[in-house]
Amino acid sequence: MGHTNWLNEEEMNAWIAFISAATLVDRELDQQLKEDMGLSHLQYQILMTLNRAEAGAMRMTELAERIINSKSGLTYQIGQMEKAGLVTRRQCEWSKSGVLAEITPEGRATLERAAPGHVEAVREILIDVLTPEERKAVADGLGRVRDRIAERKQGGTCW
Amino acid sequence: MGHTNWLNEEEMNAWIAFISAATLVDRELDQQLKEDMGLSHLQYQILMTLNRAEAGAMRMTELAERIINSKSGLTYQIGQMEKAGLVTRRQCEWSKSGVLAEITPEGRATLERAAPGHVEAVREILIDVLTPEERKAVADGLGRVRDRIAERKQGGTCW
DNA sequence: ACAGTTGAGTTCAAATTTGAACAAGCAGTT
DNA sequence: AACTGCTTGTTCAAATTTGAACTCAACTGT
Repeated sequence: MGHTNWLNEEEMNAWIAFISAATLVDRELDQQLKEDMGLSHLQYQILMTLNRAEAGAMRMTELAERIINSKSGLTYQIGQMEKAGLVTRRQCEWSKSGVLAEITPEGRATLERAAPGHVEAVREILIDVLTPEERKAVADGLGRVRDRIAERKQGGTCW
Repeated sequence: MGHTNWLNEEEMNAWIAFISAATLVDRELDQQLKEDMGLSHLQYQILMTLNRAEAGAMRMTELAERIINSKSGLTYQIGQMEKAGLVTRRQCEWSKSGVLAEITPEGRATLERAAPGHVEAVREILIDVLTPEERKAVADGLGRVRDRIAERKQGGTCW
């Protein structure tokens, strides 16, 4: 091979729209959450994920993968949130090397207070701006994109 | 007002797919660029933007807005890239307080060397994973999302 | 039981990002 | 010219993120 298969205009539009919307949406939500509740978007996602998890607890690594953050980054954030009383660390019962992050009652309360404003912002910024068809395309297409990237990190069909 | 209009499943799918794809894609591209060329995605975008700009130069503020980065963050990055010889700083002719960032020949050369691999990655990770219809939906829908957010920072119909 | 590997979390220093405070320049008024 | 208010870009300290090195625990095969 050799010659690059450049993006045509149609593809370029999709690319540019995606990348800039991604950055802007994230930034916007981060600000909304920080102003309203003093939470970063990352922290909100952590609370959210733990809250849904069974028993409100989850292994560090699994959490890191889910939230998409490096392991050390998660260690740091959980440390911060622990100081703030939103989560606790607890040893994993069946594995002495494992650590469970668990959401505290205060964490749940904070989440409940933050959720309405957050959801409203998500609607205003993204969801309600898309038509139902676009939403479906986003869910399907970007869902596939997500899965493909997640896969390649796994079985790593590295050729 | 009062009761929160929660996301239904269809909306939630779109939201989750969007946010995780956004994070993953960005991370993936960042790594590809860093491995191949020692550039961060941000730096690539800066080079790209300057390269397209007239005379290969642009005001700091405009560049920051375009790339979506805080002003101080841009100052830092341009500093790094200046050290690396990829860009230069030059005073704006008509405004003594203005500064122009300008891409150097070496910057252009770097960009040219980086582009093929980057485009290929963008295809593999995002573009080629989407159907043409999905690409159109992404371009239109997320384009609208981007514009709305950009607008609100402007005229700020803050009610 | 014992080396050899792999996996889970943490630690640490370095790189980056953020936001507030600042120094200057520009424009409009008086 | 002096005064006021905005815009530019930088500086600085604090917060966060990253990646590599490290510590233990768990698993493998002998």
